[in-house]
Amino acid sequence: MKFASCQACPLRTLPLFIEQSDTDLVLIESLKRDQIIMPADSSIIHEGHVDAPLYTLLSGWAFRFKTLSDGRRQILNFLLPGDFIGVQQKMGDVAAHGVQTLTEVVLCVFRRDALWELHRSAPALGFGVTWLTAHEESLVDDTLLSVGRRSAEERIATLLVLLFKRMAALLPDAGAQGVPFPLTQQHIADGLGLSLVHTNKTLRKLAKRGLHRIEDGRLHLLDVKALTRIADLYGDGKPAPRPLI
Amino acid sequence: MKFASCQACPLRTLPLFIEQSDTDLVLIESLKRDQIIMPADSSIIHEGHVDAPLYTLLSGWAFRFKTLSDGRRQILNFLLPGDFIGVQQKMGDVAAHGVQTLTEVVLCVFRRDALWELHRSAPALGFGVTWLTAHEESLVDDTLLSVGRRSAEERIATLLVLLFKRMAALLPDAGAQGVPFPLTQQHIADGLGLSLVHTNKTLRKLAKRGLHRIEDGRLHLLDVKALTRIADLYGDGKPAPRPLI
DNA sequence: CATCTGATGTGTCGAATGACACAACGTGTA
DNA sequence: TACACGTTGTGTCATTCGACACATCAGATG
Repeated sequence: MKFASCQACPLRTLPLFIEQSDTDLVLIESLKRDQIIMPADSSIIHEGHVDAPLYTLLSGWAFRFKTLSDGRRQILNFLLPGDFIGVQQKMGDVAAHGVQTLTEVVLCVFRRDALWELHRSAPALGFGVTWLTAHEESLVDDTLLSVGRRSAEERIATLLVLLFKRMAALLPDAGAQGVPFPLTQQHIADGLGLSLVHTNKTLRKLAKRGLHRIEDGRLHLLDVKALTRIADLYGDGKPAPRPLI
Repeated sequence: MKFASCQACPLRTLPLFIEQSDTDLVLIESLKRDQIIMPADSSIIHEGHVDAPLYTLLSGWAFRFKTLSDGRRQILNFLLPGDFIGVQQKMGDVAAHGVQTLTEVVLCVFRRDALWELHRSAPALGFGVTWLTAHEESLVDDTLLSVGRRSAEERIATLLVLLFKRMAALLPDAGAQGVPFPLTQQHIADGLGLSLVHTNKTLRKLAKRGLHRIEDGRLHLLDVKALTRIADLYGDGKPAPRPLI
């Protein structure tokens, strides 16, 4: 075997992920075609890519995006370890969006027909795929609410809180020392439908008020309560336990 | 039986929908709990609703939305006949968004656990649910691109073209006489992250240029090419054949 | 060491969009 | 009939955010 067994997957030990049966793990492993490392700022799937494979992000950050023909770019959502990549492309169809890395990443590569195979051979995993897809949609829903109806300040507060919580759920110390944060201000701008300049000014305003700090590629939330209030978020924000495929 | 058989479902005869095997149809029918009619402007699922059932929209229009606590509302996407409602809510969880009717609608009602039952008993239908979910996500992706990066004029052109094509695929004459269009300008504004006033002015500008006409609740595209160019859309826009559950 | 590039930080100005105010019209209803 | 209400239409002014210009800084590269 050219890659580590799925049973030994370091992600699976995290409490965030639901335990899978041994037979399901064996199936996943049989559909896994490769495991690859890609550098930061490289393209996993380019817009218009035909029959791209499926991936699971094992480590690192990436994002999905769409562009208009004059270059304007919208980031649709950010991908963290455990996220599944490529379900949106219908079989044999063209990718409607690109996927690009933010950091060096490790990817599990699956055959395109793994999607069908999962449903056919393991209903629980098929259900898991549906769950992950629906979950990702609800992340996009949240962003759409931000971009459509929140002010620049509210959008940024929302992004910081939500990304922080997602990332913290993947760390042993739950973000007590901040969480890794590889986004540039340009990524934040493209994720929130803002200009780079306005993003910079708004970030600085929040930082000057002592609400957050971004430093050495790490994000610290200094006043979660204030940020949560600005963002108009409710609920504990603990990400729900999720399948890992 | 208190409702018509799924085999007799009028939607299934449309070329837009993939044919299902008889055994799959029987399963769907066994999970169907009811068939109900709801009036226009009524709430199918309210934000915060716990354990809402699943629905398939048989006829009429609806939309998914989220609101902020001060009342600002963002419409996430519009629902047309054949759309599946309620996958985003995880089992036993609270609805993260509301669903409301635009017109009188007819709904198939399914038990909440139908989602799992479909995956367990009929992999093809489970796969269909994944497909529908991924497809809806890509609609939200499109809207997010619009709201984040298109001007007001471009957003409206995009919405008109995309909704027209979706609706036309459900009609025998493919929209030669226009398509039903029950949205008010307030709905358009809430779907595109614009104010009502600005929506009105932008719609009028496009109408005055002879690009479209909205009249008696029907939408006519008078210059699809111009609208498509403004929207920066590509592809034939023929909706892909899809499962119906 | 010189230079280049990408990222962040800031000021000024302009443009797109929002807010408010009000009119016109149709429809349902007291 | 009279009235209330929702929807569309339009003018004026205010605000947010975008565009442009430029500075600083760190890291890569020759």
